[in-house]
Amino acid sequence: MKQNEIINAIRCFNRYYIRTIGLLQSTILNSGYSLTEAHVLNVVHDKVNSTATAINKILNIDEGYLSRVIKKMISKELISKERTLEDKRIFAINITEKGKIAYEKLDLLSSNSVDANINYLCQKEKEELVDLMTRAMYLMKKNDDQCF
Amino acid sequence: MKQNEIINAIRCFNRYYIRTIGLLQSTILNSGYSLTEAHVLNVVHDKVNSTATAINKILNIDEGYLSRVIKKMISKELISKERTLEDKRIFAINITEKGKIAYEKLDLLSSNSVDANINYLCQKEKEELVDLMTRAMYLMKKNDDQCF
DNA sequence: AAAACTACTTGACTAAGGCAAGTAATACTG
DNA sequence: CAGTATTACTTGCCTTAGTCAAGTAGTTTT
Repeated sequence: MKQNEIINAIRCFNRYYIRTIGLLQSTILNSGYSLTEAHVLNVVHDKVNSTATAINKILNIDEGYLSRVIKKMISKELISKERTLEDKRIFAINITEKGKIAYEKLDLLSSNSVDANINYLCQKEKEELVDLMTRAMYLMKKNDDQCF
Repeated sequence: MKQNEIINAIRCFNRYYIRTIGLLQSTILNSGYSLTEAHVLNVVHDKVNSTATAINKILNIDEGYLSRVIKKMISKELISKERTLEDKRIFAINITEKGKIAYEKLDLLSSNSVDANINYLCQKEKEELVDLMTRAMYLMKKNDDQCF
């Protein structure tokens, strides 16, 4: 298989995926949260004492914008921010109780959405799809930085 | 495998993919085009005499917004629009010569980006990744509407 | 001929995102 | 240990993306 064939196949997947997963919209599942906010909430939910820099390593967005997103999410009381004692440049970011509720709500919406959209597949196909994605992700994760 | 395990695995892939592919930014590869514009250009490039409705079936965006994107792209002379004779509500949309050049430029940027980001994989792994994606896409495409 | 539907447009917004400059704390270096 | 560089985050200023609802104009349907 030639390099350009490989690249084209990957790009074909990218295009398809972006379109079907609804990434050309900026709000997610009519939840009232933007795609970016949902991802920040996810990251903060998964890790205690996260930081803006750590979040950005995962999300790869403009740091100025992230700063504002964080500020907005604090004003919505979804997350909290506290200066660390060890290094006063750094703020530890954590999810609040209200944030956890929002997370659960989004989590449910998202699960239902995926659920509805794979119900045309039989059990065996669903499991195959999961295997394909898991393996693809594994390959992509071999790279430290970004993929694609 | 339980349904919730399946859903979680798929959502895990979704999150990872969105973040690594850089979909939390709104411009694509510093090209001067938005992600949406690039997709419209792609669709129009691939099909002669497309229509706004047909484009929207593929991209799933707000139709008012699409109308404006089309208008903007016409003003940039990337595409053209002409009322059809058979049905005067419908406009046939086509790519212009200038649009083809823009397409090629984006195409190259995108290919280079993918190229750079899979170079840590060996040939065998690259081919495996392509196979995984192709098969996953096939499964997803069994659904007529959207997936996920 | 009226009602319903399809294809597309417009107005009026809100908010997303980008770029560059700026502050403050910490780490490095001669 | 003073001076410089770097890290972590913030702010200002702006452009564009994207949403929602109402509106126009053709085309079917009944």
